[in-house]
Amino acid sequence: MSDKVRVRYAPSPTGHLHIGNARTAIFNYLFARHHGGEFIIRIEDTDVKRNVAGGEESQLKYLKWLGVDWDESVDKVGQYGPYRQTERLDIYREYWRQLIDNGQAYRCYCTEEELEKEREEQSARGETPRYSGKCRRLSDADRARLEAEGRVASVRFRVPEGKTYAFDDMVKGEISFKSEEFGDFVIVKKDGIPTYNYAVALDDHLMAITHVLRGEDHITNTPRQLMVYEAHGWEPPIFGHMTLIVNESRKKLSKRDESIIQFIEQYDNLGYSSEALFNFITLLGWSPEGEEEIFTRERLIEIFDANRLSKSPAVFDTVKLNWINQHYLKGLPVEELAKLCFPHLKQAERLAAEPSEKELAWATALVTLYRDHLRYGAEIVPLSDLFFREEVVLEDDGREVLAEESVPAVLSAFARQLEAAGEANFTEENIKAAIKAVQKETGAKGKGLFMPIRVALTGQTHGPDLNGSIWLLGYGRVLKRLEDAAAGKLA
RNA sequence: GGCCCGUUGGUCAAGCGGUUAAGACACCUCCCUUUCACGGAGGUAACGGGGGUUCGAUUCCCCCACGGGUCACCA
Repeated sequence: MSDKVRVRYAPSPTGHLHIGNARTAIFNYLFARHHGGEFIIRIEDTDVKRNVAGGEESQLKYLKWLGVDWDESVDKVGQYGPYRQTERLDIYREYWRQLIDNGQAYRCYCTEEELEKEREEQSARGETPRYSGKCRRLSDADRARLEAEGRVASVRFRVPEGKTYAFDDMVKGEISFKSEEFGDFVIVKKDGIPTYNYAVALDDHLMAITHVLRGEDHITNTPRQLMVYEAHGWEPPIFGHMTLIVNESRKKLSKRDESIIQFIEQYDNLGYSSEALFNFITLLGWSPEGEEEIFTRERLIEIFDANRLSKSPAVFDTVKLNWINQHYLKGLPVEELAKLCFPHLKQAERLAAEPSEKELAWATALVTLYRDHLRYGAEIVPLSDLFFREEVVLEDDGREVLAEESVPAVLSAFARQLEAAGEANFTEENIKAAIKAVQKETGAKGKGLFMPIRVALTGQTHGPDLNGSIWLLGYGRVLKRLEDAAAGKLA
């Protein structure tokens, strides 16, 4: 490839970073980095009404969170700026005026109501709704009259007749459309701002974009953009249309769909690892060559191959995401894992907002105890529930365990051992030793030894490491529960 | 409805004319473990249908079915 690869991610600042957009951004990023090219972020804010305050910042913030960086954008101005489309209106104007001057575009005075009516009539007749071309041949006099009526013009592109627009899609292969399928489309709205299809083509050319990697929902936009390139005498970039991410019903992820968590911010808030999410997103509609699935960002840059982009849509599988995330969490130093968990403990009021050293140590031990169980940070709260309940909730199989004849002896022996050691010596080491001593004293061992203790203290027959759990429960609580259980007071 | 795209186990997917049709997640079994989890070893499970082309089709072509996308002065 002689030209340097330049690709872009072009979000509209209409909301937070969505999982589908994040994937588009990530694949463009990987493609650029793999080829030693440049990655640009351009803000497509031409729909002024839909722009959301803070949308742009949020998009960039979470892209950064994911570990994506870029070479040019609103915050990193290069030689192709500005990078916000509404700041490029003067640039666009020159081009669309050219198109009007040479007859490749024309002013249209139709009102929204008129167009709506036209579309309805076409649909009623079973036709594909398409602009009729009513304003194609307006004379100067017609225009003067219409404008005198107070009508404001939009600008429409004059779609050539009898042409085929074909392109070799990077993922789908040859795709072609006949120009008859398209009505003259608006390139400049009444508010003077170009539409997406025009601005995008102009900017991709002006910013020297070599490859346009985007979602499959843009396939039918491509011929329109090809027409724009042609009208201006430009060489189009190479297009690649990635499959959509779909929900369990195999529908395109709609932003209102609540069956799946869709915004990157939410994953951050739930205590997901950004590396894990990056890794997971990468596996959505793309697959590496070997059998590995866990990759660092650097490794992905190395192995990313756009030829391996999938042709069929990918269902977003939360279960697999959780598996990957759990895998990453296991590899994290405890302090890092704690950072993902603590906010949730605090929110649940199980950890002070400004914890003391002792509280911090306790909470860290809690996180350590659940290290291998956690799929994401927020899970620490439901998982560790038993440490925050005053009363032991006895489960049915636990009841059976406590019904054993030898149980009271074991429990009271354990309590005596702990008391003999004293609260000051209440450490995991000594707890372990105490249990050993109980074994000697009562002759109970294995399940017969550990199960009664576990059930008496937690109410459950399963749970995290016992010694750690006992320590976390704390001296006082442990003794109280042992007494209650030994006395058969557990309901 | 027109146009475009797609269809390998429950899910993600490898495959690119000849394979016992990978692998991962999930599920099940066993091992490990004082329990659960982790880890380890196994197991169940797939080429939408019909025609061609070919000595031979999951793979190439056509038709059908199904699914999706798109038909805005939204991007």
